[in-house]
This record gives sequence, structure tokens and C-alpha cells, in this order.
Amino acid sequence: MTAMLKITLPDGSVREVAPGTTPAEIAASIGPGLAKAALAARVNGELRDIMRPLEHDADVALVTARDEADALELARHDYAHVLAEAVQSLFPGTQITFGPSTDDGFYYDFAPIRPFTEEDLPEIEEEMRRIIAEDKPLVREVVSRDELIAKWRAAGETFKAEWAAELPEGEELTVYHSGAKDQQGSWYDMCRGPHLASTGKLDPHAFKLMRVSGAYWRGDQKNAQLSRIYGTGWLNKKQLDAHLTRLEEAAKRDHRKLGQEMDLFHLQAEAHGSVFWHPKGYIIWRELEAYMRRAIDGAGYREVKTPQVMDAHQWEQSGHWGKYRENMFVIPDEVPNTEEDGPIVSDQADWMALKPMNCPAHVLIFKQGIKSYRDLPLRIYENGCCHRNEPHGALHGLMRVRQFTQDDAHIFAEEKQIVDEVRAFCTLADRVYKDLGFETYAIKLALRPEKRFGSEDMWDKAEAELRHAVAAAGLATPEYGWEELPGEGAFYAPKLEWHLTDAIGRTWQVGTIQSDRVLPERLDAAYVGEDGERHRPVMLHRAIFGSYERFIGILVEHYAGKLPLWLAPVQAVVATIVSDADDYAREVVTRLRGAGIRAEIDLRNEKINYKVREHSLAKVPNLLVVGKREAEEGTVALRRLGSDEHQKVMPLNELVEMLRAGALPPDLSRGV
RNA sequence: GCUGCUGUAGCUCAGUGGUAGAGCACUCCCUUGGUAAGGGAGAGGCCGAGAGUUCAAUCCUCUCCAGCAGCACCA
Repeated sequence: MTAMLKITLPDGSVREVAPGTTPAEIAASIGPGLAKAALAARVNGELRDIMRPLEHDADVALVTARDEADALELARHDYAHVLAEAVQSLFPGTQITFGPSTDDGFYYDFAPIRPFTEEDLPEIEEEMRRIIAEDKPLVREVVSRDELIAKWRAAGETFKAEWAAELPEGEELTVYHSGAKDQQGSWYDMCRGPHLASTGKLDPHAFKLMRVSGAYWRGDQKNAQLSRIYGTGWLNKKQLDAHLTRLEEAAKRDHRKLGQEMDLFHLQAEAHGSVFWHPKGYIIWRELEAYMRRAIDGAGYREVKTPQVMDAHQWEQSGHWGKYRENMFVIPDEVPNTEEDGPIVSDQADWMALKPMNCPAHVLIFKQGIKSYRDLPLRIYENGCCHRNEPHGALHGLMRVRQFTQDDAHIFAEEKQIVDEVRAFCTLADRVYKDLGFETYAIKLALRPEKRFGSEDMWDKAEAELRHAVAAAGLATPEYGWEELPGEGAFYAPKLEWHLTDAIGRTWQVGTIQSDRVLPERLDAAYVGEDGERHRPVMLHRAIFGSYERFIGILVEHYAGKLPLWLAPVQAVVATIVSDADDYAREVVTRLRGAGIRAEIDLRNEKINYKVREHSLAKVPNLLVVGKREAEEGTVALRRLGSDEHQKVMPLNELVEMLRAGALPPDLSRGV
């Protein structure tokens, strides 16, 4: 007689059950409602199949749809499984590889007989619904590795066989199948699980296949290219619809679309990956630049400007030539005048390169003259225009470009100054983000990567400094999303990263600070210490916006184009109702411009409805309507974008003062 | 760079193996109208670039360029 198992439920009660009892049976013994609702179980904290027998004493908690995170994870895993089965049934000969759940759904990578197209998706969705309707069981079974390899090979599943063969010998693996093993029509996949008990637990109307794309086998560019099908999957249709609405919402704020509608910038093939800033877009840039200058001036930085092109030898010394030449724009320093002089690119030429980053140039400035410990910390700032030859497929609107301008600074410091400097940076970054309307952000510490320069000792020290500084700033807390990311640091330094959360919950990595001891060494930067000896400074690389281009893209999406007044390209439009008010309208505009407001005038012979509509769509924050009445009374009818109140008539003087005050940048209106 | 899709008027998009269409925007005319599209007329295109097939190519094929979605990359 085997000993009974002691099963502890979440309420603390203990049940004795025979070994081999399943969580499903426990649920049934508690009540029929729970039996129906239970989807899976957490056994000693581990998510498991509801039909998987219990073998040991354990804490068991039944998982239902109310445990949303778990339930979603299970459902998405199942959708991926069903997707793979559907694809193989529709496209015999397609090999399956791997298909996990994602943040909003699932995908599955196939080695297809022909690549899938979007047109295949409806048919595959139909087949998936059929499989769900069949309510096929998902049965977990343990098989030996070798047995499974043989099976995969026999089935012509070379990717699966390769995968299984790389797992340790003698390992027991699990497969999920829909009925008795090898039974006709039984589909199976190697999977760690867990899964729901059967496909019928899925809502056939809570998923949607979204797109097809390429992916590499095991994520490596050198491997075979697979065809990936993405889906989004949820617990019910309501959740799916909400998700699709969110996507539409995000598409509406796409900075590429708004950038065109608002006439901010454009991109074109002749300079692909580089931005043509239009007057309106460049106003945003200039405001940000002016804001940042005030911020860094106040924080003790010194602004510099360094060359766009430097001799290749300099890049050789900094290490970029060897490592990152592929991504650098390289030019010969002498170009033949005529064809007879030879080809434009020759081995004879000396090379120059556009700077992909500003740090070496800043070190060169540091190295001019002899620096004393009294000069430290030396904070060198530059609106540094950099060029990186990014892979074509990586380019994306303003978010990833080939020419961009960083709000870049390097702080040369003594070791003992690092913590204070990092801390001061935390404070500065916090103020900038909040001034720009980002109330929440997360700070993460990216730790030493596998491939790195420098000693373990150096890394220990560098990581500890950053950790310590953030803690001292009071930001190493869960509410600031504090997290350490092993292996994600740069090859020369650990880095702190600032991730902003935007208005619709997406996150964007923008700011960073990294403490670097490698580059000062390579470029031989030194200062004379109090002791009269030469010392190496530590170099802190830091940025708050990251790049102006990308940050403006993020702002446009965050505000859905409705930028705060100080950043709005056009802050007010004066629109007339009748031409009799033209002169008065001109006076109003003159007054506004005199007060520093970016105001435009609309005297066109159009109805006021038309003008209101047009300027609202253009996201002009203040529409000042003037007709006969206003002209006589010296007032203006104000309509604010996005405001519920329809309009407000106010005296011109009052309005000008109100807009002037409202259009001040946040740091200036704080009156520091 | 890889896979798939796309490229037609300033914008959004129809369309056909016989050199092209709509709406909006633009120009002009009528309209002077009080808070999200008043009416009419007109102008506007090397149908992404190159090559091929064909009597004939915007359309079919190939190559290239760019864009989009992913992947890989992001010092």
C-alpha cells in the first residue's frame, strides 16, 4: 500500500490523495464549478497541466481564467500548438520547428514547402477553428530522447530531430499529442508544456493571425531562413477586440504618419535613413535643443563641437576601425579628378571616416593641455551629429536612422567622484523626462556581457558604482522598475538605461550612463593627481534624449501629435470669419508674435467651419477666431484643441498674456 | 543583410497586355458665411529605375532602388 500524498491548498487546508491523482480530480472533489473552471495548476509554484498526475506532497493551487497571466500563457501556448497542427494539415511537407507565446500572442516558425503569404492566413485560421471545435485532448507524454529523435527522423522533421539531438543524452522529453500515441490522425509536438487539457478550452474567436515574416532557425543569421506566422491570442473576444483597438490607436499616433500630416519632416530615397527636417519639425528640435542647453549649462557641462570626419588612424586607435568598420561611412581622403587618375576607391588612398560617435573626439579635447585633478570632473557636452551605416532593414522613420544627433556628454572624473556624478545625472534625467511629460520610467542596470574588455575587478567596481549611485538617488526601487540585466552591458562598460513609458503604455529606451575605463586607457587620457602622479580618469558616457531624431519621434507618438504648447510648431492660428476683420486679425497676430508666440493668420475666403476643421486636424493648440464682433470689441474668441469648452471670448491683452505664460518651456516657467 | 508584401497625381487609393482614374489638397470664379468639409470650373502623372518577352508593357519575367512587417543588427 503506497503512502498517501499530502496536498496543501492555497487556503492552507490539507488533503490526502493517492499518488497519481491529477489536479483535475482535486478540483472535481472541491466542486463542479471549479472542475469546470480549472485550466491548470500551480504545483509548488510551477505551472503544470491539470491532467498531470501528482507524485509527491505539494502545494497545489488551481489556475482559472481569473489568474489572467497564467491563463493567457497557457492559451497562447495552445494557440501556437494548434497553429502548427493546422499548418501541417493544410500544407503537408511543412516542417515544424518552434513556437512560443509572446507578450500579446504567439508565433510558430516553419520550414515551409513554399513561404507563407498573408493570403494564407484566413485559411489557416479556419483550420485552427476546426481543430479547436474538435476539442482534441492535449496529452502529455514522457518519451526518451533517442526514441523521439528516431520518430522525428522517420517523420522527416529534420529541425526537430536536430533540436532533440542536442539535448543531453538519456534526457526524458515530453511530447503533447491528441490521443493515443501513433494513432491515426494524432498530431504531436515536442514541448515542455504546460498546456490546457484540450483544444476546446480555447476561444475560437479570441485569436487572430497577424502576419508572416522571416526568422532564422535558432535566431542565428547563419542558419536556415524559416517562415514565421504571428498571431495574437487572448482568453475571449472582448480581450482580442481591445487589443486590436490598441493597435489601431498606436497606428494613429505613428510618428511617420503624423510627421507627414503635420509637415514636420520627410525621408526620401536619395538620402535614405537621413531626415529632411521641415520648418515645423525643426522648431521642435530647436526648442528641445535650447531646453537641453539650459539644462546642461545649469548642471556644469561645457558645450563643444567636434569634427565630422576624422582620419582612420584615430578610429583604429579607439578600436572602432577594427570592430565596427562595417557600420562606418568610410571615405578616401583623396579622390581622383579624372577617370585616368584611377578608380575612386583605391588601396593607395588614406582613409577617413565620418564619426559614428563622439567619445574619441571628446577624449582628444580632454587631452589638449595638461589636466589636473582640480579640473575634474570635466563634463564635455556636444549636440553630436553621428553617422552609422545601419543595416537597411533596421531603418525605421525617426526611430532608427543613419544620421542622427545625440545629446552626448562625457564626464571625465576621478574614481571617487563617480557615484556623485551618476547620482547628479539621475536627478538631471528625472527632471528632463518629467518636464517633457514622461511621468513614469524604469531604470535598469545592464551588466557585463560575455565578450568584454577589462578585468573582472574593473567590472566588479564599475557595476557596484552604478548600483550604489542609483540607490543613493533613491531610484533603485520597484516603482522605478529597477532591474538588473545580466549580459546586456556594452563590451567596455556596464550601463544604466532609462526606459520611458508613453501615453499608451509602450516603453522606449532613451537615456543611458556608462562608466568606462577602457577608452581612456586606449586613447591614453590622463590627469595629474593631488599626489603629483599621472592617473587615468574614468569616463562616463551619458545621454538623456539619446538622439534628437528618435526623441522627437517618441514625443510625437506620446502626445499623438498634440504637443505641449512650448513645443507646438504653430502655437496659435488667427482665423477670420469675414474679411472685414482682416485688419484686426493682422493686429492680433502682430501682438502675439511680439509676445514670442508662433502665430499664423488665416484670412482665406472660407467658412469658419472649414477653418476650424482644418486647423483642428493640423493639431493647432489655440484657434483664435475673430469676426466683426471681436474687431469692434477688441476681443478674441479662443478655441483650445482638445478642450471640452467650446470657446471663450476674452480681451486681446488678457489672451496675449495667457498664451505668453502658457508657452514658456517648463524650466523657464518654474522660474529657477 | 534575410523572408514576405508594396511602389500609379502633393496625400489616400482604384484600375487595365492597346501609353490612366476617384476623393482630398492645389489654382481660378461665385459665395462674407459665427466654431469640424458651401457651390462650380481648371490644372496636375516617364504608373520607382533598368533590362527582357511581345506587333504592343503601368500591367508578364528578371535585376536594381526605396518603403512596410518581422528576423538579425543597434559600438
